[in-house]
Amino acid sequence: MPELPEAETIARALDRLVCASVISTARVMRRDVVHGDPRPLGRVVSGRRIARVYRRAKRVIVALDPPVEIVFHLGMSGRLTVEPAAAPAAKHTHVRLLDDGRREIRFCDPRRFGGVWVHAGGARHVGRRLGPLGAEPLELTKKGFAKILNRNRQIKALLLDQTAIAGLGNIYCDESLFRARVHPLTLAKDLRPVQTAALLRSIKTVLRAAIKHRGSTINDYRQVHGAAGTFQHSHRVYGRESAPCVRCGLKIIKLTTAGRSTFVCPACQPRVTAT
DNA sequence: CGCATTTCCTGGAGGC
DNA sequence: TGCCTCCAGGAAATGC
Repeated sequence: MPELPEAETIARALDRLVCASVISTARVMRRDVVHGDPRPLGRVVSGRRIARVYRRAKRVIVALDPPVEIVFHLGMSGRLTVEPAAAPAAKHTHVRLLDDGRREIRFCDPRRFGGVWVHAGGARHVGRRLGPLGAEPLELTKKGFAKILNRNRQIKALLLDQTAIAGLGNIYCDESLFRARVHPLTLAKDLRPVQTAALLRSIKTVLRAAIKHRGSTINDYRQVHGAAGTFQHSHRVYGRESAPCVRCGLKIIKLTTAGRSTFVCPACQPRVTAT
């Protein structure tokens, strides 16, 4: 379940590892995970230098020079790793980019909720055919956040909506809502200004802490060298059904909203209704 | 249109 | 051990 912190961790590590190397060939083992430019991937990327690797929302973007962008969406089980080209590839490895150092950037995604989008022509095309993306949560202002929240929709569903705010997934929504003491089913427009401010602060605090811990590993997520993240040890509500709330000791409950498991402390996160 | 719900996919867990 | 069902979730598709 790579969300913003996991994508950021991978992008930073990839940038350090492969920046300035030149892609010699690409191999696509499953064609249906590659989208965008219809030409064979090898033909599009061969001979181009990796200019930088960065993140937008939950996506990891490899920018080449001359300009081509390879956008990786990790979905839920996607991994991006750097391995010696001679090392055996894991099952479900769909795309392999060989560089001039005989290393491979490998995209592996058993559940195939992720994918690769190839855009010749550079950054201005990123996002096209990927759907419109909302604001980066770490760059949001209080005012901008309040504007996004002025809707008649459950706050958690809104936070998960990538066209509203781009980068939060199930884990960091629950963690942020808990820290801000906001019930996930509260209608966004019913949040009081102090709650809106607290929620934005919580979102930023949680995301920054998770990046510092190299992401949360529940099942599939791994860093580029294969190691797990460590932020899962700092989760306060996510995955803690029936365990005592770290703040009040009452049992954490699990409910379902927006088709997602949602963990909440019924005492610390009271529901708010319009006055 | 806006919002809620279903669907896609595989591996791991748990029941028996 | 083996077979079955269920569950995880990002985001597109579908329903209302």
